[in-house]
Formats: sequence, structure tokens, C-alpha cells
Amino acid sequence: MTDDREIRVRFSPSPTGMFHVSTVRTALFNWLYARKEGGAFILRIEDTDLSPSERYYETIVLEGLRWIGIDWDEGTDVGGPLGPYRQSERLELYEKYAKVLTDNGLAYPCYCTEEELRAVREQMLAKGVPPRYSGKCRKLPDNKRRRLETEGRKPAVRFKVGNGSIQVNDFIHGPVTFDAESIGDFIIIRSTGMPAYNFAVVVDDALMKVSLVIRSEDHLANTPRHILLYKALGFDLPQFAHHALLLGPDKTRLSKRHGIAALEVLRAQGYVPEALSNYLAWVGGGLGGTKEVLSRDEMVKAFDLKKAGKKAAVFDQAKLCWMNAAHLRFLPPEEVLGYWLDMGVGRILRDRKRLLEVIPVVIDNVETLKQLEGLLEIFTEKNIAFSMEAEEVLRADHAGKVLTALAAALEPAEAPGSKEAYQDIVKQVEVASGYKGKSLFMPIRAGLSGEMVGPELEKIFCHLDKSTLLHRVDRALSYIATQD
RNA sequence: GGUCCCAUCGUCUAGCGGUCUAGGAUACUGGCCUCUCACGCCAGAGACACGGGUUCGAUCCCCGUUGGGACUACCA
Repeated sequence: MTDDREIRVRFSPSPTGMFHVSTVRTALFNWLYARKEGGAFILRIEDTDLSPSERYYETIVLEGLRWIGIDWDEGTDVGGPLGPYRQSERLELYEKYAKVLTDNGLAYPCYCTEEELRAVREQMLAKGVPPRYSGKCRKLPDNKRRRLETEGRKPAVRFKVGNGSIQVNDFIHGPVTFDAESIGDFIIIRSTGMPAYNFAVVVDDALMKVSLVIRSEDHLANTPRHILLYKALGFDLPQFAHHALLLGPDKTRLSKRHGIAALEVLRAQGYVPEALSNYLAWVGGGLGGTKEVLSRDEMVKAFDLKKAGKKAAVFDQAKLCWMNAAHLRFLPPEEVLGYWLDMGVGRILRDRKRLLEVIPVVIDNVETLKQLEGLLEIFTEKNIAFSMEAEEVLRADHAGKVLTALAAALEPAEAPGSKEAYQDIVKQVEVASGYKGKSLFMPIRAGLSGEMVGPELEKIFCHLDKSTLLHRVDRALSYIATQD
């Protein structure tokens, strides 16, 4: 952390199951930092603990990152000079550096079984003493070790933790000191031969020349271990930045328990990536200032890692929703359409040009893409279904009269699709039916759109042709007829 | 249990010793606009966790307490 080396940050997910918004946020912080400071952003996959069937989740992560607008300069798919970028392909590296440590007497094989360890641990806990590894195998006599080997026991490799204090100079928290006494000798290579997380990150970050490690706060307490390893291995120390966690509404750490927390879920609910990334960077204060709704470029400029991370923040869906609506309003219709088409089924049949025309008409009325569906139908489908509320309005006594008058006014109209024509027609209906205000407008809305919420009637008129308008009125009238 | 982190309206924050009868956003309530919803505009309600210091003066500095969180794994 003393040098002025190249800025390199990294995101290293362990793709197990769903891709979580807290994880996305960490990725975003790294990306934003890299883009702002002109550094490199590395994507590394931590998959040493994964079963082959879980490998598939890697795709989900990559796809999720791309969706939200994050790109990477080095990674599993794009390659890079310091690869490979998948931990499962770096195994010999971990072996090599573990050997360096054991050869120098800084690490040793440990033959304790998991059962033994757990028993000791529970005893210590029961006595109220800090549960640390006893160091039992640290000075194992050679003959005893050979005996265990011939028994067929596979050792894990433990790192020798000395004493003294370790200072983490955290970019966000400032100096934090830990006492080495409180850390037991920890495992760097498991008995399966797989590296433990705390060892693999250090080897990888050092070899990949990561200059700033941006990760969530739960790793802060692990950092003294990392520092010890950096020093033992003779690696240059990077700088560390530990940002606070995202919380659920119950103030506990956001997790799968909070249904909303998965990227896929949010995506399916109709949030756009511009809004989600904006929210994730904003929550906790990372964008500062008074302007909250920002474009990607503005975000990169405004992002401040120091501010982003001190206090844990609650994930507030209401605010996300508001932000989504704001983004929807100034996103180009082409992009809205793209995201909307991405969402789901049966939409390829729609006329693209028509959708593009009509999205701006309804966009002000929605907060999420999901809500777009019903409103778009008003303009793209010949036959529309009446909502329960609409049916109720149509059943009212005056509805028939109003709609009959509307049909009569529509019939001779040349082109009803203009503001003037619309006003003229409404006027005629008003006179003919004798109704005005809500009694006049609501049946028209119900009959023409099938919904009681939606864009202004004038807009509905202006974006439907005469035959569709008449068709809708007919359908409404025949619905009314069946109710009598 | 031990270690570490954190602490301003319900939520996200501004505030970096006097400018604070604490500002903004969101959510909520009321009103305006209006054919509906949304947008927009106006108004209202709503917070410095507690106790000690330091100081002429604390939201802001220090120490405790309380509360929340993380770590303490052959998970990451």
C-alpha cells in the first residue's frame, strides 16, 4: 500500500445458487471505482468448493453482471495476462505457495480430524474461553507423524500465527488493530488438497497484482490473517476497503430469506438495470450530493468509495421502485422495449414499430416493466379484456347510453385520432347522453381500454384507429347487453 | 464467551464545535391539478439511542452503557 502501482481491483464471487444484490453491490463498487480511477477490473471465480453441477452458476453470475452493465477487463471468458481466472484452474499455484510456507517452517501439517476439532471447540465454548485451535500438531514429533501417515490420515496445512498486533489500514474505516493472540493457527490447505478461502484470496490477489481489495465488511475480521500471509509470502500488501453490509427490512443481513434479494427476482419484477445499479450505488450514501437519479456516466463521476461504506443500510424496495420509475421516464423507448422483451414470453409476436410508438404514451403511468404489460395491450391488441373494475363501471345504468352515443359520434368521424376530433366527439357524446364529468368519462375509459387506470383518454383516442375504437365500443355494448 | 465494525426522521442520508427552532430524498397524511392511475406543485407529521466527561458552547470530540451487525469453520 506504499507504492503508486497501477490501480487494479477485483470482484471474486463464489457462484453458489442465486446471484444476490449484496454481491452485485460489491461488484458494482469495484467496477465503479475502476472506471472512475481508470484502473483495471478483474473478474475471478472462486469455485474450489463447488460441485461440477454448480459450475453452471458461473454463467448466471456473468450474465447478471452484463445485464446490470458491468464489464470486466480480465476474467474467465475474456482472459488476461495474469490468469487463469478460475480458482479451480489455479490449484498448483496454491500448492506451490503452501509448500514455500511449510519449507520455511511457517506452516505445518495438521492431522486432527474434524470430529476432534469440533469436540475441542465445543468444550472451549462451554468453558467460556475463546475457541481457538490449540496448536496441537504444531510440534508433532516425526515418529508420531509417520504413524498417522501410515494410518492413512490426510493432513490439512495450517499456518503458524505468531503474536503481536496487526494493523489493517482500511480505506473506509481507517486503522483497525487486531491482536494476533486472538487468532488461532488457521488452515490454508484442506485435507482434500483444496485451498481454504483465506489462503486462496491472498495468493490470487497478490499474483493478480490487485492494488485495492474492495469487499464487504464481513471480511474485515479475516484481513489480519491475510496480512500475515502476505508478509509470510513476501508479497506486497494491497490496500483494503471494507464496505458495510446491505440489510433486510428486519435489519439482519440481506439473504435468500429476504425473497427480494436475488437479482433474478428483481429483474422479473421489471426493474431496469440503470435503476438497480443506481439504487445499489446510492444506498448507503455512495453517490453523495443531492441528485439521486443518475445515468451510468454520472454515477461513475459521482461515486465515492469512502462514503459508500461505513454504515450498514436497509434495502428499501419503495425507494428502488421510485428510482425505477424515474429511469423509465427518461430511458429511450428502444431500450425500454429491449428490457421489456427480455422479460418474457409471447412478446415476439408484437409489432415492434407499434410498441415503440406506444411506449412513450404509457411510460408515465408505470413504475416497473411488469406494469407495462396491461397498458401496452390497450394499443396493441384488437380485443381487450375488461378488468373487474371496468366491468363494474360498464354495469352502471348510464354506461350503455354513453357508449351508444359514443358509437354514434364515432361513426361519421373522418379521423378521430386528433386532439380536436377527440374533443369534438366527447362534446357530442356529452350532449347526446346528457352526462358529464366522471359519469361521462369513466364508461368511455372502461369501454375503450378495459382498465380504469391508464393514460389520458385523449392519448387513447389519438393512438387507436377508427375501426379499433368502434370495435371496442361494440364489445363494451355487447357486454352490457349480456348483463341486462 | 472473545475480537472487531457501526449508531441523525419508518427508510437512505446532509451535517465535519456556535450558521440546527437539524436540511434533502423516499415512504406516509392532507390539498391543488384532473375522466382514472401516475407525474407535477403546495402543505403536514416525523430523528440527533442513553449516561458521563472536554468546552464559554456539543448532533459533531473522548469514555462508558445500550442496541444492531460481522468474525471467531478443513464456507466463502
